[in-house]
Amino acid sequence: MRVLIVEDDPLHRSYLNEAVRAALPECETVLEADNGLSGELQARKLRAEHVVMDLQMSERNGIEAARTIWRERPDTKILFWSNYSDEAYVRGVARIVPEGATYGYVLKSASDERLKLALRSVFMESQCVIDREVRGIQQKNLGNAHGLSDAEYEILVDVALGLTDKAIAQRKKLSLRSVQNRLQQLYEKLDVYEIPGDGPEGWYNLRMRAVAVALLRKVLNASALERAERELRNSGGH
Amino acid sequence: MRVLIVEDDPLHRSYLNEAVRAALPECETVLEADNGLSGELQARKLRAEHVVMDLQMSERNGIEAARTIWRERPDTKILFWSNYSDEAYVRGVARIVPEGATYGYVLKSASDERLKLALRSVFMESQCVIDREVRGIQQKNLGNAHGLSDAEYEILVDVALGLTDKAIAQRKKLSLRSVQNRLQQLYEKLDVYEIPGDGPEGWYNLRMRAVAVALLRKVLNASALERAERELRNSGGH
DNA sequence: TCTTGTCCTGCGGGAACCCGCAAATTTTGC
DNA sequence: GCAAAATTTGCGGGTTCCCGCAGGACAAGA
Repeated sequence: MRVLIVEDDPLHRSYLNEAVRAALPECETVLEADNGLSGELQARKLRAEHVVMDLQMSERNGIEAARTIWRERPDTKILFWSNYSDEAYVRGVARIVPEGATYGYVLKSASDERLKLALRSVFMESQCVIDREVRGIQQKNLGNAHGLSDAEYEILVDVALGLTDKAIAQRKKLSLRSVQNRLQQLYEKLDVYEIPGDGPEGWYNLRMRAVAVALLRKVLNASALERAERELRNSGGH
Repeated sequence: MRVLIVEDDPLHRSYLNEAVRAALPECETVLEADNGLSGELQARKLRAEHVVMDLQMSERNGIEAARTIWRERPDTKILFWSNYSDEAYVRGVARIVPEGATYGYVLKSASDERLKLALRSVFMESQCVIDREVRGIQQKNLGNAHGLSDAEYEILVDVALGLTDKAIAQRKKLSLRSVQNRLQQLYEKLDVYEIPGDGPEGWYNLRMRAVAVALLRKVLNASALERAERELRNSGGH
């Protein structure tokens, strides 16, 4: 059994290394990569079936690396180990998990015990282990009281990239008006109309405000934007 | 001599602790705080004159903590120790450094040697030590080829918060047209007109696109937005 | 003093945005 | 198969944004 660790922070990497050795005595080799890109390459070259992956790395972030790894070997077991439980990350991971794949998501703030337990559960028992906090965020979005639907989230991303309504309509193959409808739903769900402080109604540019609120609530974050921007450029702009 | 470490990651905190003890044998006590708020409190209570400060912490980030510490004791020596050299951070730090204060800015990716050297230089020699990479970003903004002026940056932040042109005009005590002028400068400097891919001119909502580009280039980041949002709410919205 | 440069300001218009209303269409549940 | 519910689409208008043009205010320099 071999485990690949993908993590850019040296301290965290060596901590992980130790944790893996302690939790999985049956593990022969522990490999390391210090960014997403080299993580992909190593996983491919060494046929690693067990990966511990940090999110947010330079070069290529954990979500993208995981996606290509899973594309090549959907049965790879991946344990995500992240500082934050931003909705954007949670959503990003959920989007790329293949049918029936086993994975885990634990926060760096978790205790040693939790980490080791997760390592054993995911790698040995093929059991998914999602941190309680992360799980909470997942739930909130399905029980769509305030959470955004996928459709709404996609529109949000397009808006955040700076596309016009017309451009979005074309990308999404919708009429102009439909895009605007979805935008209005978005505005409601993000409480864009709630005005901090006083002043007349017209203090906010709604489309911009929606994105600001999404960023403040971590529904969106920089790495989600980067991903979307890259996709946009690849798809040639239309 | 006492040193206060403000850092939320336990691994990094203990690493720092060791580094401080190694670099500064004359140091009697090393204190620790695990978020910005308790950092402020400890600094006040213990009259720490030497602080190592992480940026981006929950509760209160390093820049805000440093500001209140410096407000109370402008001669405090602060060494910022950060993962990133986002322009937003660099600018945020520069904005709060008091006249003649001594501080440092080193990246977490720096070697042990660099860190220890910086510790000695800042705390013992009262000499400012700014990481080469960070310095580069500072320069770029003064030699205003592409860098944003402070005026432009402020407008950018207001736009990113979602304020309308009119609201910004009122906040900044300018005419509507002046705000729009500044916006146009912003659009130029951020290359908002450069279109990835093909398509007619009108693919982008310029105001939104400008913010997107700023985020992608790290001219803005989430914590800068949070700060601005808090200021906005405190100032009652006008 | 007279340029020259930079910044602020007002005017005007074309484009984009925001959204109420109502009809057409698709999806859902039974 | 049908009715209810949700989604999509078009129309029309009020508002905001984007920006070219041009006239003023103020400072620096010949």
